[in-house]
Amino acid sequence: MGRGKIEIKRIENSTNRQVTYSKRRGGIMKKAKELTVLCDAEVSLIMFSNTGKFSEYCSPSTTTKKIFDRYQEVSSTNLWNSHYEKMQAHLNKLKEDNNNLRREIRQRIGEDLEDLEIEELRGLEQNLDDSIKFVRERKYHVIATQTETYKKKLRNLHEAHARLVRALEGQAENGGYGLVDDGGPDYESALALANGGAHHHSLHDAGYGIHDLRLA
Amino acid sequence: MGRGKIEIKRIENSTNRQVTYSKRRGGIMKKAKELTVLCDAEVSLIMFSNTGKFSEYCSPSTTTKKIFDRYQEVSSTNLWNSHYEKMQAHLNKLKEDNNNLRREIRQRIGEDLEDLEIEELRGLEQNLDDSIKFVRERKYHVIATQTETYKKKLRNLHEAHARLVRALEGQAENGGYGLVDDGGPDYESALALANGGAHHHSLHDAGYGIHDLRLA
DNA sequence: AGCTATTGATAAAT
DNA sequence: TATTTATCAATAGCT
Repeated sequence: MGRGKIEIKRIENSTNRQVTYSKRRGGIMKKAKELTVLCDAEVSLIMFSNTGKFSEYCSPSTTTKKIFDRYQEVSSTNLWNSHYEKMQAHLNKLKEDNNNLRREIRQRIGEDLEDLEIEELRGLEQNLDDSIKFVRERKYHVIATQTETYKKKLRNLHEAHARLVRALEGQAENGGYGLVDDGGPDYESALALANGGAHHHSLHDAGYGIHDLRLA
Repeated sequence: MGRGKIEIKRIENSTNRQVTYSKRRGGIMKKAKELTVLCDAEVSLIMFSNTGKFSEYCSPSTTTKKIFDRYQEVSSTNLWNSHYEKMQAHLNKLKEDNNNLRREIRQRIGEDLEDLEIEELRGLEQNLDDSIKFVRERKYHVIATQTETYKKKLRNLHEAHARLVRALEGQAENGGYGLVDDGGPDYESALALANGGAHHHSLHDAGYGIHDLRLA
């Protein structure tokens, strides 16, 4: 069916192969549609070209998934099992990871230490010691930064205040009502912060209470 | 393509429909085979006649199952999901838990502190401080226990030694070769242990190097 | 299930 | 890539 008969064997010329694929893909799809309509059949047609291009046809009365379900009923090959197993394996791996992570946290919290050898205990102690140094360092850094910010704010406030006072003194018309400098709220909170206040925050509030460590 | 043109619509005559189905089924299968061979494609063709008769073609280079797998990869409609939505949800929850746990560990190690507020940092520091106390307590307990054990062993050894000496003195036949008490290896190791030796054990050796904290 | 007139599909050329 | 056209292939109606 063409300008010449062709042998049914792989078309070596890649361009030609692509062209033929396109044309015949259209043809077979048309055939599938016709079969569906003429004979009231259900058809699923899935094609991948050798370049990986994907096309499908599925009878409008159904879905590819339904066809798959019906397929496995008929062919008695269970298509889902391998997926199920993969998922199971993945699930189990995650669970194990999870348990290990929880155990590590529990040990870092000082629980579940019974099984540790003396060397492991020393390692853990040393590690916690190192960790706390990092946390302190960070804490001091944050405090220093925030303190700087508050200092700047304070300075600005004082300047604004001074300017205001000078302006009022310059006018001095309305009999001079006194402006009392009570330090301002910013000043107080800056001091509290720098002095390490807010120690009343519980671990739980701060998000470092022990997490729910029940096994998943 | 026949003795007369036909409209593409359901063939009402049941016999005729069956016959046409048979003929066209053969035709479309042939087309599928040819497409496979000519264009080096992968094709899956599944058909159910309106009487429920099942037929399939699948390129010999693959299997229907593989085509299904590829199909869902490409079409991004995960067909298995409907079967395993619960499992998927569980999986995702585990993944999230996992990430949270890893993050908590990283923070307990002193990493990933950038997002923490000052209160959280204080909480973490306090928590680490408490934890390290538990670990130290446990360490001292283990050391104490082991030291006790070694002491007992030593005592037993000394007694055995003394008995042996007395027995030898009692015999005193072979001119008396001296038994030198060098303290014994047990004694030395017990001392080392109680003094907190083995500080050369790296964290990694003790299993408290950071775990693989990449996201699962 | 075969046959064959006819329509349909498509290989090669554009 | 789309169209054209000469040819081959599929098949509708019949037996």
